[in-house]
Amino acid sequence: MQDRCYPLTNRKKDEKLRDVTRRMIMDRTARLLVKKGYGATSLRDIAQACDMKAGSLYYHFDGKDALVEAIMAKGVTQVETAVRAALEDLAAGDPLDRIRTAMKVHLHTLHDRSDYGSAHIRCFAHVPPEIRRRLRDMRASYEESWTTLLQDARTAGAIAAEVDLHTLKFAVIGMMNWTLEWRLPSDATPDDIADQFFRIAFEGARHG
Amino acid sequence: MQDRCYPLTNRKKDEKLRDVTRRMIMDRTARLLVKKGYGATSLRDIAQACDMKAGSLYYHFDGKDALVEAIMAKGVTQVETAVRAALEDLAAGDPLDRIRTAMKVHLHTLHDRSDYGSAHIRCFAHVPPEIRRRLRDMRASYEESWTTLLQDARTAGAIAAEVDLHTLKFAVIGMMNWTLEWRLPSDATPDDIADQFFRIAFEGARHG
DNA sequence: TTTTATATCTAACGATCGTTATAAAACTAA
DNA sequence: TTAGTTTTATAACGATCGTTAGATATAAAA
Repeated sequence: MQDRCYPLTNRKKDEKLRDVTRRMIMDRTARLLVKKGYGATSLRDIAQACDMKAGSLYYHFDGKDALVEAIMAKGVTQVETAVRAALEDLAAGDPLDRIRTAMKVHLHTLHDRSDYGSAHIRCFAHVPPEIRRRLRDMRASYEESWTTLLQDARTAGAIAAEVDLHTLKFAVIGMMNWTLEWRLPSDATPDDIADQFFRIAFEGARHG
Repeated sequence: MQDRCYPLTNRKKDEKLRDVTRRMIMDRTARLLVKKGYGATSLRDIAQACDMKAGSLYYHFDGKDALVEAIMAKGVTQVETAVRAALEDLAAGDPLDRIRTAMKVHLHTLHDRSDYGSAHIRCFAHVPPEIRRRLRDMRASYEESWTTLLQDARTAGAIAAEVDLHTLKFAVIGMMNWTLEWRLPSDATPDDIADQFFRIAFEGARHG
């Protein structure tokens, strides 16, 4: 048997060894997906990164597509869960504060939590159609949180009438997700970037 | 010999038949790259879309990577050329007007001109490293146009002091490029979206 | 028409792909 | 230890990949 230091070190209590290995495979596959993309990431690449052989992966997953879908689905739920949890703590807060918080959590989860979110964004367009369809539904569910956020802000009179909420939603999500294409300045935290993005999108780059 | 209606219909004067075929191959390959990604687009897929056989493509291109790089490079130059040309016509104009125009041209070229820009954006992260490095240099050259645009606006006092220009640049480019992930509402033109994006990023969603 | 240049096809090469059936190893519990 | 369960390795399958060399067909020039 091979190296098992990974499963044993960061193991949560009551977590079966089987699940730990599953997560290890997903972690390392996600990194490969971010780096090389869906089509160019082979099961043999994945197996090597996991100190295993390709055939052994089938004990944990039904195949490449099932593995990839599990990772990409987790990418959405991670972000969605984190954002919803943060918003519950601000249930009665100022609508714009809630938006700023959501931006911080979204960016933080994307950059510092794992590679699942990045893998999702990077590979979404090129994954098999059936998988893409299911993932699209998950995305839509998450984006509804943003629709609600922005509608609340409008109701509170915090968003100008001429601004289309649908466009604003995609602008905000777009600028955040595009940060994956950056070489992030080493001194800039996701929090700093979120503050700047909020400043730009809601106060406007123009006003002093 | 197969169908030649494509080359003969939209043929520019003084353009060699050889170049017309090259462009036809690039056009159809770009569409495949957008749809399936770099790794999953095979030379046999490409050949079929061109009514050819895979081996025949080597008469026009040195191989898959050379073909893909030509397409992705053209994706940058198309946008860069269009934006620079539009800005020359506004050489002495208001800095914010110049920015709004650049946004319109960028979005229009991306959505209505061809699939080259989309192919670039979709495949950039997953293309072989040497190609990616060269493309990154071309990107950097184009992004300098935006740095200049924003600096001019700041010099004119049109951008608040607390807004970091580097972050603003990526926010604007990010929200524009992310529109490729949209299902564009059939009634919204790139011009409309650019106006909304400008409104959001520079006036702020908040102000009436 | 004959000759030359241009463009495509054919057929195969070795490599690698996702996947599978089966054997072997490692762990657990008695 | 032994017996049973869980996990991984082995080795191969057919399919497809990018690529190449050489034959074939089309177009242009003589």
